[in-house]
Order: sequence, then C-alpha cells, then structure tokens
Amino acid sequence: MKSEISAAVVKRLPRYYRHLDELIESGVERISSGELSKKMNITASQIRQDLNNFGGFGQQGYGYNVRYLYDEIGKILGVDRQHNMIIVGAGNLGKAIANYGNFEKRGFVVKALFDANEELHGKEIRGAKVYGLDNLEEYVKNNDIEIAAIAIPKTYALDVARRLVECGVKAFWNFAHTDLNIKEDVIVENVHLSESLMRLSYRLHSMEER
Amino acid sequence: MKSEISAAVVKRLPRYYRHLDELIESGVERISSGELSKKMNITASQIRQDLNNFGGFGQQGYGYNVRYLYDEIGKILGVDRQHNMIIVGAGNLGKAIANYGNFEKRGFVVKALFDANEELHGKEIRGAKVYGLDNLEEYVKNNDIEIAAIAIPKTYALDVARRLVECGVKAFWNFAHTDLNIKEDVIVENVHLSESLMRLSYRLHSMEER
DNA sequence: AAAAGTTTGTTTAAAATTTGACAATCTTTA
DNA sequence: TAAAGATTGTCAAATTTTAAACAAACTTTT
Repeated sequence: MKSEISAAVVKRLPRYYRHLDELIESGVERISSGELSKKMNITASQIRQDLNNFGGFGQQGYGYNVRYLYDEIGKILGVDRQHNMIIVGAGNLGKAIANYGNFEKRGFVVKALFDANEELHGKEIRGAKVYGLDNLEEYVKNNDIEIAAIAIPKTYALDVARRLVECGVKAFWNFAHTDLNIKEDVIVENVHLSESLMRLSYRLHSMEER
Repeated sequence: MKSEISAAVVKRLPRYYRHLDELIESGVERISSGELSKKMNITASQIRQDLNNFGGFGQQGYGYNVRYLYDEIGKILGVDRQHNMIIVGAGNLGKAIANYGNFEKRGFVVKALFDANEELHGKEIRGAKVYGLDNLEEYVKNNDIEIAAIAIPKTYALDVARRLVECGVKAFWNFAHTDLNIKEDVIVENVHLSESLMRLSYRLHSMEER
C-alpha cells in the first residue's frame, strides 16, 4: 500500500507538516483545503488528493482538524518515533548538523560523530562524542543506529557507506557530492548543496534573459 | 526561450555537470548517451531530450565530447561567471557554508557575513568579515551582491529578506524553515534540511512495512 | 570508397501528475 | 428540524513528464 505513494506526494508531506505546525502555533483549530491552498500556494484539489492517499482525514462541511491532521502526518512521516543517528565527518558541516537542536524535537537523535582527524577525538558536541573511524563498526552495532549522515569528502563517502551498510545502517543522509549507489534496499536522501546553488544560478540568469 | 525549460530538467542539469566533471577527471574524452545513462541511472532518451532543450551538443555515431558538454552546461548554469554572495546568520550553518571552499570554484564568492550577535562582529571566516545587521543595506548596495544565503531563525528570515530585496538582491538561498514569499521576480532556492530528514524517515518506515 | 555499425535529434506513444468538476455529506442557520 | 451553505472525497479531463522508436547522419571497418 504505502509503497505505492508517489515521490511527488512524499516530497510535499513535510511541507504540509510545517504549515500545520505554524497553524497550531497561531491557535487555528480547523482549516479547509481552500484556506490551506492559499497559505501554501498550491491548489486545493492537490491538497485533498495528497491527503487521501493516506485516508480520509477531513469532514465535509467542516474541513480538517489541524491538530489531528498534524499528528496523522507526523505518524506517516515517522516523526512520532525516535531515530538514532550518527554523523560521519565532524568538519564544519558535520558540526553544524550536530549543533542544530531542532532535529531532536522530531525524534532524530545524534548519538555520536566520527572523524579521521585525531585532534577532534573525545570532544563533545551537544552531548555527542567524536570518535575515530576505527570505532565505527563497533559503535553502530552496539547503539541501534538507523541513520548515518555523511559529511565527508566524496572520495571516502562510498567506502564508509558500504562499511555502515554491513553493520545494518539502512538509511543515509548524504551531503557528499557523489551518488551513493549501494543496494536497492538502502535509502539515500541527498542534500547536494552545490547543486542547489547551481539551480539558483540558472534561474538567476534565465530571469535576466527574458 | 529559456524560460520554457521545465523545472524537472533544471533540477537534473547540475547532476549532469557533476558526472561530466568526474568523467573529465577520469580522462574520458567522449561519451554516448547510452554510456552516460548507465553511469547516472537514468534513461538515454531522457539525457538526449534534456540536452536538446539547449541545443545539439552531440554528433551522430560519435556521442558527446565530454569537455565541450561540460563547458556548455556550465554556461547554461551560469557557473562561468562570478556571483557575489553574502550570508545572513553566522551561526553553525552560516559558518559551515562560509568555510566550504568548493563554492568559490564555481564562481560563488562569499563577500561577508551578517549576524545579530555582537561578539562575532569583526571576525573573519575564509577572508569574509562578519558585520552587524545594521550594516546590511549599505554593504549590499556598495558591493554588488546578487545572492543572499539566509541562515537565521525563521522568525527573522522574511524581514531580512524584504530588506535585502529593497537593496537589489534578486536571489535567496534559503535555509530558514519558512517560505520566503516576497515578489514574483525574486528567486528563492530552498534548502529545508528538516524536510529532507523527514522524507528520509518516511522512506525508512515505508520500507519496513513491506 | 563502400558497407556496416553507432548514435544523435526528434517524433510519437505511454505513464504520471495536476487540475477541474460534482455528488455525497456534514455543519450551520433559521 | 428543515433548509441553506460549505467542503470533502473521488472521478474524469488536461497537462506534464518520461520512455520508446526510428530516420538521418556521422564514424569505423574492410
């Protein structure tokens, strides 16, 4: 069932979640697809169809209960559970991710960092220790790690990822500038910052040329 | 003309660019859409159609000249020119972006950072000084700034962005967890890390349930 | 230099996504 | 409690995106 949900829909889900969060903070208790469509700049039809992939969360003549919908989407996204995470690479980016506390609110807990640089070993970032890469396998096996953020140069990324797959890591949050083609059942969510910046650049120039 | 290129195509362009870069590094001089399709895990048909949006870069019976194609896509993306950039927010993320040298290779030059925290004022990160937010308008007007990276809490993001639009900034690289709805002709490229992580989480759970 | 083999650019078909429309059903009003 | 109004869930149409197919044109081989 769930596996039939299209990537296009999945991509929009977190955005619904964020907007519903804002509505809760504003004290809004109910909302119609029409109102939400104005706030989010998408069509009401799309909202209704997206949500219906997972079940009928609304009610005719009333709309959607904001809190209920928020919780349901949270469950769908899996942010109602805890996910243990490690960060490979304690450079600027790795540190930035580790320091960002908001992920923890959504259940993503950074348990440890790993780095080749010996000077960093033993240091702590928001309660998470930095270890050497030798300790990788042992730590992952003993600490129920589901997710690994990859924040190291592309040259090492695939090697490390393969090692992690061997000890049971099923999902990668990949910041390295390379595709992590491993196995079919390993999940890779890419955050390619330089690609994002190039898209920005493209749009900047295509604007000028009109 | 250019404005008719679909978002789906633009999204793939930087990936082509990266793979061509890898090919150059490996000393490969020519490549067919068929070979590239294997390397990139997309269909050859899509590659040919994508590239043809911008002109005929290949030759029948030969394929594509890697270096030439790389340079042409570079021009299309606008990475053959320099883009001056500022970073608003010199926290962990702002610093990480500023410290990452690879953007500069593609013509994106971080000229300065801005932060509310007075302790940071005057410090330098890779040659870029940190200023107070009072100096924002003056600096942007005098230094030909095209792009602003927004790495501050969502509460302040829209205010700062509006101020920057007033002084001529046309493009935002937005890391704040909010939509920057400003004007039609202002470009916003979002990097919503928490949304990315939630998509990862969704896929992790939808896997388990199969 | 002719024949065989490649591979592009482009056309056409298929698949996926988005939008529009409306009956069914709930809420609110009188 | 009945009528009016609102809004969902869903079906059908339109649009967009992807994939397949193939003639045209180049390269390589003989």
